[in-house]
Amino acid sequence: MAKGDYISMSVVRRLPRYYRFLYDLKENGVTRISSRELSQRMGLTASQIRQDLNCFGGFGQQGYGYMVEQLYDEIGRILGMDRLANTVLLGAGNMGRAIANHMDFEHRGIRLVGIFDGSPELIGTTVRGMEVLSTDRLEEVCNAQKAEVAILCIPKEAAPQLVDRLLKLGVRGFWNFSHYDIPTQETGAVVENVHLGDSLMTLSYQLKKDRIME
Amino acid sequence: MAKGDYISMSVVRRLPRYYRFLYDLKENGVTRISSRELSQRMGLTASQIRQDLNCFGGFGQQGYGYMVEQLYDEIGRILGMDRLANTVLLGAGNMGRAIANHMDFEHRGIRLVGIFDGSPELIGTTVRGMEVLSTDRLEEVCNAQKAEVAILCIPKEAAPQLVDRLLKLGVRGFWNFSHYDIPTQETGAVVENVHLGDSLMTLSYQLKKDRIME
DNA sequence: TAGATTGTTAATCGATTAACAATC
DNA sequence: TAGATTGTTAATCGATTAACAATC
Repeated sequence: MAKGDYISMSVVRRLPRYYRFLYDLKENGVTRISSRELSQRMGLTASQIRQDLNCFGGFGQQGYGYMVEQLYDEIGRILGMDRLANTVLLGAGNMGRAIANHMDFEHRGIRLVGIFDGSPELIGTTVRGMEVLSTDRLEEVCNAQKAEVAILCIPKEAAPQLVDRLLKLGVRGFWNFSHYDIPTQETGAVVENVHLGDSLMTLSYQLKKDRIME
Repeated sequence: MAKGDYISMSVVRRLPRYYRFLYDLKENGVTRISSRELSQRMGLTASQIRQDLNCFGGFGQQGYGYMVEQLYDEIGRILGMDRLANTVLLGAGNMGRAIANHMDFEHRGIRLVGIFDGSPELIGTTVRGMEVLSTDRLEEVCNAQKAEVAILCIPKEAAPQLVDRLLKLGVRGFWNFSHYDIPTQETGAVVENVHLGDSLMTLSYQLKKDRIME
């Protein structure tokens, strides 16, 4: 890293996308790219790319462009991909199991150390090679593994009590698929909400608008 | 609706959240709410709420506030919840099955009319009470059902060819869990991307920052 | 050197917040 | 009527785009 350290959330949310594009370029043997060419591939302005990349210390080369691999590594570091946060997954229903099986956690800075559920039918089953444990054992496992992050794939009603327990156990990051609003101000928790229903409604709005306008 | 019809995307993305809060208020028997009280519950400024709600014709009452149910209904209409878009789901792997089972489609403007997969092990299995069909039958079903929307829970590599077929079939909306960038400019398609990996990396960034700064 | 492309400053655009007159 | 709260305009803030001098 380097530079005047504050990076706005608008920029941060674009970083994973840069990271993906740079990965593909790297895979295709491209070693060097200009902001102009990247902008065309990504559908952004070259100006925005230069502005963004400059937040963490310009290491493009004037007259030349950016080194793909170097840039990829740097963005990975900025996003924290150079370490793994021990993480528990709460809820082994449809969504919890899908997330457990589907995500490439190790390349997203996450190490899964426990999967929990409250329902007797699910406890003892195996998901992604791990035994689903009773939520009764949350304290035991979080303490033993020093869990930092929790993924919440649980119903809204179950959330307040579990979040409270997790916060007491020192969990500071939440990847939240539930519709419960996790308090951040008082707790210092870092929360990333995934509201799939909201996303779908936004699509519906755009469809409707599209139908009316054109 | 009413008013000077253009609503910015920043506002639109807040509407589903208003919708959820208003639903809860309604459920709790609250009939009337002021922008100030709603702002406190939602963690926004009252000014922003008034500004947002005003985009589609002020029907609060000065000195009184907003009628919860009326506002709920209106936002629902704006989001297009008063109709259902016939929708096909492509990919019956972990994520596809979880989405099929987990989402409350009917309350998000979506009617699921077909689930497809390419792999012989999944074809013929039952998901959410529907038979998983071979993607060979995509044309047949989309035509018969006049599908408008497709949900993509497929690998990146499979996407270009399938998206192309869907566009030819008149599908205009895409809820995209794949990492394929669906072309919008040329096709007029409406796309809502869900990049779960990006979301997780953003969480990782915030955790890291949190660790450094405080 | 000449050409290309960055880093960075300035200009523009859009979104949020503040303020207050209108009015229920 | 007096008090409350909206609708709406103006002020501020932040993000994006444009421009260009620095430099590889």
